[in-house]
Amino acid sequence: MRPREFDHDDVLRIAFDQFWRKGVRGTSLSDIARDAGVQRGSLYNAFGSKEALFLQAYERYAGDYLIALQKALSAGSLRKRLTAFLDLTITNFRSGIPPRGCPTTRGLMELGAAEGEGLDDDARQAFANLVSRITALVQDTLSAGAERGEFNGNPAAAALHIITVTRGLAVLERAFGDEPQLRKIAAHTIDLVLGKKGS
Amino acid sequence: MRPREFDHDDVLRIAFDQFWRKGVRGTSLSDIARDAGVQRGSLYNAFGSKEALFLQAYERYAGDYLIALQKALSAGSLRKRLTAFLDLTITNFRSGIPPRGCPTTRGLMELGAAEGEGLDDDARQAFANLVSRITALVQDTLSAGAERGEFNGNPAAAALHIITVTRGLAVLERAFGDEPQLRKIAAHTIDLVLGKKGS
DNA sequence: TCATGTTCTTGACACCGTGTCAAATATTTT
DNA sequence: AAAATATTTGACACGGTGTCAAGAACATGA
Repeated sequence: MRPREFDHDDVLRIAFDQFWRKGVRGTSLSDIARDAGVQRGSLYNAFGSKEALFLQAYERYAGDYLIALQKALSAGSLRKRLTAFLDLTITNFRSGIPPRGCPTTRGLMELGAAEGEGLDDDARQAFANLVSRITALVQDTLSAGAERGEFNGNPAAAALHIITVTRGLAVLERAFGDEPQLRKIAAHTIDLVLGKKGS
Repeated sequence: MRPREFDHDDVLRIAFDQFWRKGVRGTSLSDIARDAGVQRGSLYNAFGSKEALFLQAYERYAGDYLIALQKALSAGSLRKRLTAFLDLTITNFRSGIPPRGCPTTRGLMELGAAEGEGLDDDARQAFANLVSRITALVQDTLSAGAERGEFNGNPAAAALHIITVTRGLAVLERAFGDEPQLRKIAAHTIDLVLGKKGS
């Protein structure tokens, strides 16, 4: 066996970085290969296809992201948790990969827009999976809040609502890029779900 | 002047149909040319580029769509109007072009996902424009409702919230394709904005 | 040490999509 | 009828994805 001349995870990180910044469509395997100091053919050998490479990079991201969201959802009052959750959400698709920042551009895989615009059903599935898991996190938080009397409503419906807003924010971000407006919408959403702040 | 051998508007309709069904990325000018019985080069001559063609087709769609939304927003009680609005929204990105149905696939330009995944800033702008105009329609409806005592809240904030949900629904639709769930979210949103139905 | 097998790498190739261009073509105008 | 003008047509360049065969690097067993 000849050993691989590059690090699998390094490539995944480099690839995701590019996908995030320039979009899946806008990133070619040549770009990634150049950045990673690897031959394009080697990428095909190691990952099979651009899409498969994207999927692996995406799964990696999804894992990190979920952990960060969970952390945001586990501090203080229910209102604080939801605020932190929405803050992180907005920050995330405004800035880049959760851990290391990537300042300028906004990603789009948060939209699940991959499918139809270049990727197939697996990417859609992966995205759906992430959304489901985030929804479960929020619902659990709401349920716990309900037990503590911080919320009286349907946790499942409210969680779904919040997730929907979350995804909508991603779209608006791409359309307008107006962060203050996004934060207003987020605050308004929390008020709607939990009741106005001053009541 | 040699006269054009095809109808400008026919091509626009055919093109949008394909973009809607297969995505912008998934549709080549060859596809459109074949469908329209036109030479590919003629399309470049007439429209300049794939993107320009898309933009024209999109503007056409946006106009029709806005009219349909406005109609939905102008019948009956405020709750009925918003319900009709969300119904049309869901139906729209579930079925196809508003007037003539296109049953199977779901479009994605409703996401403004165009940018980054193949299209540039003009497409983003066009999308942002559509969203703005829809927001204005909803806000006007809410304001009118407020004057009639059917709503007491901030019309601007509520409209923005509804539009955000709307865009989020588009994302969820693409992720899950679960229409009943979408309608539940929509109903829940109306309850949040107007107050629960039975109160 | 050397041969062998396995895996990775490398470069060439086919294919498709976008976009450009010049030559040919069809009308209208003079 | 000739000129002017816009459209059509086919060839071309370019870049991206994906495939393949041949070469290269290592592990193992003799």
